Amino acid sequence: MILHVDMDAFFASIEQAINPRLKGKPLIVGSRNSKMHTVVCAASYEAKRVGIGSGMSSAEAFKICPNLEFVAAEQSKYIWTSRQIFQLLKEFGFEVLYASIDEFQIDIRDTPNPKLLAEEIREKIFKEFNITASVGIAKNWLLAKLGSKLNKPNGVTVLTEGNLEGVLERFPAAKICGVGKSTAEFLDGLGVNTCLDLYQKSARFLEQNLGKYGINLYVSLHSTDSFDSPEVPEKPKSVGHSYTLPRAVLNPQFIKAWIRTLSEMVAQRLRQDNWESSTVHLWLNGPEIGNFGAQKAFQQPVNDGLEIYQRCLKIIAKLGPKLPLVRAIGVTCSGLSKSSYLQPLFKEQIRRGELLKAVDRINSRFGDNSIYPAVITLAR
DNA sequence: TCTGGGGTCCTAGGACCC
DNA sequence: TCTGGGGTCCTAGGACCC
Repeated sequence: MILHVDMDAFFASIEQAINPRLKGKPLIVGSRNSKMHTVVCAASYEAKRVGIGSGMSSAEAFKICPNLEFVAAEQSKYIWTSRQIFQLLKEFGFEVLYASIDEFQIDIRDTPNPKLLAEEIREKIFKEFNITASVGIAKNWLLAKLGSKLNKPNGVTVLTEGNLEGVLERFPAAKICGVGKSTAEFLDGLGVNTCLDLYQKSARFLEQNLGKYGINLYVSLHSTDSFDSPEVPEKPKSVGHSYTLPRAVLNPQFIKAWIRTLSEMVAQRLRQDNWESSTVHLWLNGPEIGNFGAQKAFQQPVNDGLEIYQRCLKIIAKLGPKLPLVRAIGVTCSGLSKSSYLQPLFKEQIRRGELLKAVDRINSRFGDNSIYPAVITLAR
């Protein structure tokens, strides 16, 4: 059996636990600090009750509920809490998997009373952090995760051989993790509407209609292996940052300054964990070009913001000599490897490496952006 | 005033090598 | 002169998740 823990309105609940004034009030956590120009990252249950949900634009949320409380997301708080919860769960003595910032999976074997265990876990989390969690229990991680969503907030769902089909029948297939909008529409056309319909389809049917994804889906739905779950990635595949401007902009100096800024942010994170990257992806969005994304692989892996920026400029050259109107910009690095400890050959490279180390030290001691390349001040 | 930002996995076509 | 087949890497883009 797998026990899946899913925190209720995680970010919003943490903010309410920290600040009692926010308790019992409709609250949204925005992904950035401009009340009207962001989207809902998390909504408290008081806000959810009036129809506000994650992904909604904050402007829309305020239209529904003008006296909404607003807090800008502060990732470090949530990461810290998440780690504490992970430690707490390990104390129960089972193998625990970190599934995402607000989800955990526990291999509870053949624990005689899983429901009781679920209550103990929820109680302990509440006692320690003053926030609630919902739990799903089933024979595999996908069904357990589904279960955790069926009785939210602050609930437990146990899916057994006895009640499984009866429960699956009551929910649309899109409830299942991995079945998004387009897959759900496609399945609808095949007469597969409920979770039960999907559950009862053969591996062959799913493969024929959904390809490789169909096989994975079948295996995940029916498996009884302990953790047949997405393995915890031991290393990231990519590191990126993006930024949406308040409005579309034509000024090339400004756009380039933002590309440089994002390149520096990515590079700093790469250096922090000793990665370097061989492939740079640049993404631009604008009214004329829609989404333009291009990537390029290079021989030499790097983690210097200036170098990443210069590689971005090579990619941008594909768009011709003039830059288009730009609304959003993204820089992502992939093809990650541990940076080598070989001493560079040229004096210039050694000096550059020393410079970056010094910059990183200053920023970690005095705070991010204590020191940065002057050119990025043009991005304002 | 009007939709963020961080990711993963998969597919399919082209280039290139043996 | 015409023709197979296997494999890898790169690139663009779609779908999905939190």
